[in-house]
Amino acid sequence: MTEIDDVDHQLLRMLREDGRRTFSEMAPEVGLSVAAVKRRVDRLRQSGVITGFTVQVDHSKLGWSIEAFVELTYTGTTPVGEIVRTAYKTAEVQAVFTIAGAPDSLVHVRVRDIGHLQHVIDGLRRTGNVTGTKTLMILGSWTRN
Amino acid sequence: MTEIDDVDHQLLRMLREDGRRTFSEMAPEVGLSVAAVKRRVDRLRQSGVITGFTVQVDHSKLGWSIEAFVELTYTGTTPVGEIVRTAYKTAEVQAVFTIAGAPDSLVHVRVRDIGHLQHVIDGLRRTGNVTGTKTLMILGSWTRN
DNA sequence: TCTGAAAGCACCGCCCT
DNA sequence: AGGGCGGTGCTTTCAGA
Repeated sequence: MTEIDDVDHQLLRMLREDGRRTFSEMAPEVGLSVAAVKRRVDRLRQSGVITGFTVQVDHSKLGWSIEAFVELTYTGTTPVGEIVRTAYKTAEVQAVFTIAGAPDSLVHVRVRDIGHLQHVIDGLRRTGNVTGTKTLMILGSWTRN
Repeated sequence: MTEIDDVDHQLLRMLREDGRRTFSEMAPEVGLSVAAVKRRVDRLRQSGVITGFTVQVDHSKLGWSIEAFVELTYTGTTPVGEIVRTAYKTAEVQAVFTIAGAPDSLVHVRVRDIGHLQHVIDGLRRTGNVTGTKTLMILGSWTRN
């Protein structure tokens, strides 16, 4: 576990709000020089606390307006790696969570319409040794910054 | 729904991999000038396809090593806004999904240890008119870039 | 570890095609 | 819509405290 001080937390919070915020903009806010801020952010990347930067996309604006979680249960012999591998080959799968207990995994999917969802679920059913699925249709979502 | 061409998709893919990639770095890859790339990204922000940029953090490196989904069910009279509001006031809540059917919502939480998880779940139980919870402990996860 | 300065680059607005 | 230029600001490195 990496030790982080208050200034680092401030920097992380600012970068969570806007990952393209400049060092020269953040420097006066944390009361350090631009070079010091850069050194800290570089260090956070080096130590693996910051794993990267990314863009946030509104997929509904691109026509992918339906989201769902699919709970999957497998036969007892199915290895975890297999579960993830079969799921992420599917382009519509956004994330895969392996779970302790029942269900065995939770798959976040994003699709264009209901027919498309049906197709993706059918695909998930066919892969691995799926013994059951339950689909949770997402009506709305909120994510912390 | 916004119309997007292949170059825009390329730009989005590159920015998903690294949200701080520069226009001058992307321009030769898509075969356009720097100015043209900037105009396209500006247009994607303007049209709402790009909602922002953010940093990706490895929370386990900071000691928040346990993740779980909590399925919540409410009394029939609980409005959706109430569900989300009570959940996101809790700092440990990363995301809230409102669901069609049962359960009524799915809450993604991140905590330091099991005792902490217990505390957060107790808090969720107390808020609103929760009639039941089910906790899915996350063993591993994979997210598409 | 921080600051400050200098050199290199990217960004951004403007004009032109 | 894309290309190119010039001014401005940011980034990056290095010396010094």
